[in-house]
Parts: sequence; C-alpha cells; structure tokens
Amino acid sequence: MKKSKDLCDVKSCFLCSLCVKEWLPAVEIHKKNLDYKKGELIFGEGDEVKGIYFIYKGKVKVHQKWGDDKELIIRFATSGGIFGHRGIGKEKNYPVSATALEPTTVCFIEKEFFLSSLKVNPTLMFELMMFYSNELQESEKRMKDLAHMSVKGRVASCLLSLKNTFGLDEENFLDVTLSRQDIASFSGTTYETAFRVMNELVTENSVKVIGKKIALLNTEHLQNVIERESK
Amino acid sequence: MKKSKDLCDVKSCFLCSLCVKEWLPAVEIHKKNLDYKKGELIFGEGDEVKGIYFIYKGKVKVHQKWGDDKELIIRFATSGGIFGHRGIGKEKNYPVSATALEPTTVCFIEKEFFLSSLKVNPTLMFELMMFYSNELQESEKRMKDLAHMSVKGRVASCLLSLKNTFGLDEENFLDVTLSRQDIASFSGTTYETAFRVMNELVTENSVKVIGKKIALLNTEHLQNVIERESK
DNA sequence: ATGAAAAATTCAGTAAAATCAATTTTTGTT
DNA sequence: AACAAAAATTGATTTTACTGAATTTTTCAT
Repeated sequence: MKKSKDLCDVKSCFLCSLCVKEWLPAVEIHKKNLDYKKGELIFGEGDEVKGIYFIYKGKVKVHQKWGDDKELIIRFATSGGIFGHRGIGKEKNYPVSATALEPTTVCFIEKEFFLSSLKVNPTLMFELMMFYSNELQESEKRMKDLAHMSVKGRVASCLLSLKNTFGLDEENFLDVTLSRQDIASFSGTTYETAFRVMNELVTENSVKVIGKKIALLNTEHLQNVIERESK
Repeated sequence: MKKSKDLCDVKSCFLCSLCVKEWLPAVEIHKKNLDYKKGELIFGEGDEVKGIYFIYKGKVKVHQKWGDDKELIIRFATSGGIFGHRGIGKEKNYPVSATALEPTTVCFIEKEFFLSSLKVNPTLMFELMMFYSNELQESEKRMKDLAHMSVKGRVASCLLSLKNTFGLDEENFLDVTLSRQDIASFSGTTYETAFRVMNELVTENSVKVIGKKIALLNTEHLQNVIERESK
C-alpha cells in the first residue's frame, strides 16, 4: 500500500455525493487516497478498525478464513463501492479480511471523521442506513441459499451475483478475473466440487470458460437451476 | 390479530427511548398496539410492507419458506426487539414471514410515520443504523457457519444463539418453547438430522431435554464443538 | 529462459446428511 | 374423554459432496 497520486474528485463517490457542499473541504482534508497491488491485503481479520473505505478504482473481495486452508468470500465490491463499513458498528476489530483483486485505488476515511460526517449530513446517514438494509437483505438471501441449495444451485447463484456486481461485457464475459478457488469460496464449497459443477454448466452451454474469464451464455438457464432447487 | 388493550408506556422501547420528548405525543397517536395468538402469522412472504414492528411482550420468529415443506428461520426476536425493519429499505414487499411463537403484543408503526420519525430524531436514525450493522454482522457470521460447519456445529451454534436471544433461567433452561422442527429450521438442517444431533448432545451431557424445554448444561462444551469444527 | 511454486484437472473412495418409511407420543379440539 | 391431527422417534437407504492423491498446466520471480 502506498499513497496514491491518482486523486479522486471529491464529488462523485457515495460519501461526497451525499454530503452538503460546505462539508466537502473538510472531506478533502481528511480523505486519504491509497493504492493497493493485486492480491494485497487491505485489512485482515482481527485488525483494529481504523475507518471506512470507498473504492475509487479497482476490485476488492471481503473474506473470512475457515480452518487452515478454507475461506468464505462474503462479498465483492468494485468502483464506487464501500467496504470496511462494518467497522462503524460496535466491533473494535474487523471480523473479516479485505484483499485487492487487481490494482485498486481507495479513498480511506478515518472512523472518527466519518462519524462526524454522519452527524453533519443526515442524507448521508439515511443512505448509509439504506445501504445496510440492502446488504442485510442480500446476506439473508445468501444465508438461505447456503442452507438449502445444492452446490450446483449455489454456483449458479454465485455467477448471477457476480454478474450483478461486475456486469458483463459485449461478449457476455464477466468483467472480473477470478481464480477457480475464488468461485468455490464464494459458492461456499470446495475447489474440486466447484470445478465439476462449472464443467456441468459448460456442458449445458450456459457458461463458457476461457482461461480465467467466464462468460454467462444463458442466464435464464442459471436462473432455472436455482428455481428448480427451490421447487 | 386484534387491537390490544395492553398499551405500551410510550417510553421504554427502542423507538420511544430514542425519540426527543416532543415527538412522543405524535408517536402516541400513530402507534398501534396489536395482539397476536400463538402460531399466528404476523406478515407473510410477498406481503406489502406496511410498517415496522416493536415487540412489547412475547416472542416472534422470522422465517422464509424453502420448497413445499422446508423453511429457514432467519432470526428470533423477543420483548424489546424489532422486526419487519427490512421493509424500511427499497423492497416494497417482505421477503420473509413473521410468526408469533407465543401470545405476543407488538407496537406497530406505519412506514411513512416511521420515516418521518427518523428524520426528526437523528439519534433514532443513528441507533437504527447501529442495529443494522449488528444484524449484518450476525448474518454474515451465520452465513459462514452454514457454509462450512457440520450439522453438529450448526446445532451447537443455534443453541448458543438462542441463549443469547432468550437467556437461561435459574436451571439453565432456555426461556423459550420451540418445536424440534424449529430447531432444525434454525440450524438449517432437516428434522431427523437435528433430532439425532440433539440426542448426541444429550449423551454428551451438554444439553438436557424435557418435553419442549431445552437446558444448556455445558455451554463451554457447545463452544468447543463449534471451535473444533473451525480448526 | 528456466525452474519452482501455485493453480487447475481428474479420479476413486468415504463420510455426512438428506430422504424415505413406519411407529409412537403428544396436543388440541369437540 | 375421545378423536384427529401434529409432532416426535427410530431405522434403513440413497444421495451428495468432501477428502486425498496423483498429474498436468500455468504463473511468476529470478
């Protein structure tokens, strides 16, 4: 991690767009633009919470270790997204880690200043609450998926979720590069099983895999896989 | 459901204790105290969101159907607790159901009035946000449990969570009456498997079951079961 | 360019938990 | 108190996905 020369415009992100104009100079002073390399750990489980992160450019995964060699990916975030926001609650330490998936520039705001910002800007507070509400919805939905869906359903669900977060390019490729291990960790299964299921989906022509790039050829079919399981 | 004669004091609940005094008369006018019978559905999946509920007295489960005969219990709430709060986000309809576990009196606040209350009372908004943050934390923790823990770990985790929500009496009995099906649904497993695992825990002397009452005799052992699985 | 390390691929064996089926007990209603 | 319905109990069977192991390919740093 190092200080970034690529400075944000103090205008368009979640934070800046929801603050009153008069507050922005204060944000300008307190924000820190930081660069992280691909694969670099931004914060780790157990680290003290220092503040909140807004992604200016890049992609991040939020994950949690499980045993020695397993992990669950909690969520992904990309440009314009927030992470480390759970530090704003009672917890003094992060229960999760965050890792850059590619070269990433973030805007970091110290916890104390962020709390002041919330007090000064009711709109920011309200929208943050809505963001939480939404995250909670997502989280509970995934909880249900993990509890009752087969691995195939979970992988399908994971792919659609990735589409939602990162979008598809003109050839239907997911605009993100993930290892198979990441797919498995996000689906809550093992490497080998995820791999097999991906092959099934390729055979069924709903997915195409070229190297690390994944194309969703038939999202309807993926949706069907999911619904068939909730029959 | 019928109007309750058992009226709250407009003072001690999450809502009232966080509003400025001047706002309470407005709350008094808008609140609706309602009674629900044991097993009565308070709202169902797909129902339009009308408002938010505060439990004055009683116990509630929030759950989601899965297939024809399966369900996952998302969370429990008891006196002083909140539910239906996710209606405050973008969703127009509830993605979950809420059912009274015993005779329950709630304080119901219409969505629109509640949103006004948030605008008028920044402390309320702030605390609600903290509540969300906490719920999110819980939810993501459970997500991890469901993804990687064995049924035994999940049942142990479920029991400790119940202890957290409802507490134990002087003989270590959980202060709530649940069917075995509810235990299974909260652990994210089937009836039969949950039953078998409960028997194991009884054999290991960490749990005692008398009728529908469950006593936690050795929470340390339950904790060990959980940690052994995250080795 | 080269070798080491990491990631991907594949297969066979195994363990965990879901499903199915049948019986007993409890609960709630009339 | 008598009955029907729901919940609890138990065992046998089947399915699913995890584990471990062996091989190939890719990636990355030197």
